[in-house]
Amino acid sequence: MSDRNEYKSNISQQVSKKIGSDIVNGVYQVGQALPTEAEFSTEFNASRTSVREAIKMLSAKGLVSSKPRRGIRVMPEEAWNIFDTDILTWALKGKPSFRVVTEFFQLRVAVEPEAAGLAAQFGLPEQKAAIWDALGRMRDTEDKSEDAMSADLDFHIGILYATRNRFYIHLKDFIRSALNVTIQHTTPAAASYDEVLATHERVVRAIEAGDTQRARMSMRLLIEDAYSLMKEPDVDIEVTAS
Amino acid sequence: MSDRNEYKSNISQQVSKKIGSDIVNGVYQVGQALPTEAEFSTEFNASRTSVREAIKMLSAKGLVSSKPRRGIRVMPEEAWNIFDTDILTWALKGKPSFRVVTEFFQLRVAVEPEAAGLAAQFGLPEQKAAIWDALGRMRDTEDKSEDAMSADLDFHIGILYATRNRFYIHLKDFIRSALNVTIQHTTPAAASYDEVLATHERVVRAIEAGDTQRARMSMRLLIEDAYSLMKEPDVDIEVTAS
DNA sequence: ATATGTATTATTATATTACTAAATGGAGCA
DNA sequence: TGCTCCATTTAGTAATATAATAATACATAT
Repeated sequence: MSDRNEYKSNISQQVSKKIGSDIVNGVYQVGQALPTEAEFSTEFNASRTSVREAIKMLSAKGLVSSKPRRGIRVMPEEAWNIFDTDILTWALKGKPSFRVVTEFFQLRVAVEPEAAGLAAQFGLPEQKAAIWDALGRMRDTEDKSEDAMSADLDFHIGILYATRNRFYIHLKDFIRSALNVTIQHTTPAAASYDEVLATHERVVRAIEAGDTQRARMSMRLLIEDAYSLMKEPDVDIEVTAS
Repeated sequence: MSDRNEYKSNISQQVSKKIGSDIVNGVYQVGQALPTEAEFSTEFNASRTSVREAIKMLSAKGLVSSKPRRGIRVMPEEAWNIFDTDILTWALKGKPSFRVVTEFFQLRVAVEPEAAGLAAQFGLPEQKAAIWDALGRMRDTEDKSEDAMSADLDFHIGILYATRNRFYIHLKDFIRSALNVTIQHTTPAAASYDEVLATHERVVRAIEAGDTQRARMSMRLLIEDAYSLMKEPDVDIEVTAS
């Protein structure tokens, strides 16, 4: 402490982010007592108050609980607010297991087809246009490029917005993480990009036409296709965090 | 301050809960500047530090952001971590609009049928038994009673657990809120309870049999039935919070 | 004159320190 | 076994200093 030459803004957020990602990425075991407030304080050379604020933020996300004499403990995973924007982001730092990828797909296959159906029913013209636009940008970019990835994301998120249902819209962070995770597990050039584009186009066409049923079906196919391209868990070495 | 005769544990959590529910229930408008730290401090007669911790918790949930000179502001709804356990609970205090009820159903109809399908595929015997048990308790209770409600909830949550997918499991808070909200909008005795029980039984049977397809279908019917019993938005007076 | 850029200032959150109180787990003892 | 006491660690308060920001006033240039 007392190294006050430069101002570091939002110390509590920085600390929260650091500890939070460590927890999410398994650096600390569930149930384990973390370092005490005082220890964190010296580790990050921040005041204890800042550390406390950081811990409060993590407890608001269900990651930790703290009690006198018991210390700060990692909560069981079930208590984590797993759809929290930050938690989903932090989780991207680690390499996901095949199990996690499967879990993502299992939820996507529930949510996204229905989202496409709702988009077909309730989507506003400009929202549908945004989906078309994203598809256009997918066409204009190289497969597996940064831009293609971003356009793909916009495509899926655009559909969520077109549902005009706030729960679906909020799942955009989930979808973002799902796509990121997927990328890391797809064998390069597993499918022809043209095929992928065609599949996506079928979805937009159905939405455009207001055909709920077809929108659902084509989206379901899209996702099942993507899942089938996943790397099998060849060995899938579970990198256990030391 | 200085009223230290009795100890109130977890002040920051209490304050956070109070301000949080006010925000969620529309007492403070989005974008509006809340009272300052100092003002909250006197309002709740807590120290400014405690208030700060409370605010940090709310900002961790995406409800507020705070900056020097700008004060504490309510974030746009889109930023709220709407699947957060606390936010969902706090939201139950207010009377939901028909729109919200619809939004709940639109997501339920995506998630729960797929969940039933996964439960049929992957559910462990004891997990399936728990679902049966919940159904049994539904049978033993009066329609619309407290216990029936609780058994119904256990039924749906039991299915989530049987998916053995952590994302689905975490949606239990969402489902809990959805069911609560639904109750408030169903006309009493709209359908025969026997019919409801039969619909539920069809779902468990399919899960028990490991019949993915039938599990999905029967759950979809269950939810669509429930939705059809909703009160039409007769007038649906939007009670604007004063 | 109007627009644009630059200080000044007041306000409000941010951060630190030091101290007190309460809760808890465990050790020691009857 | 159950009770008491103790040490530890979080919970809470208070006082103070610092940094970020919005608004205002002022100056400059076009």
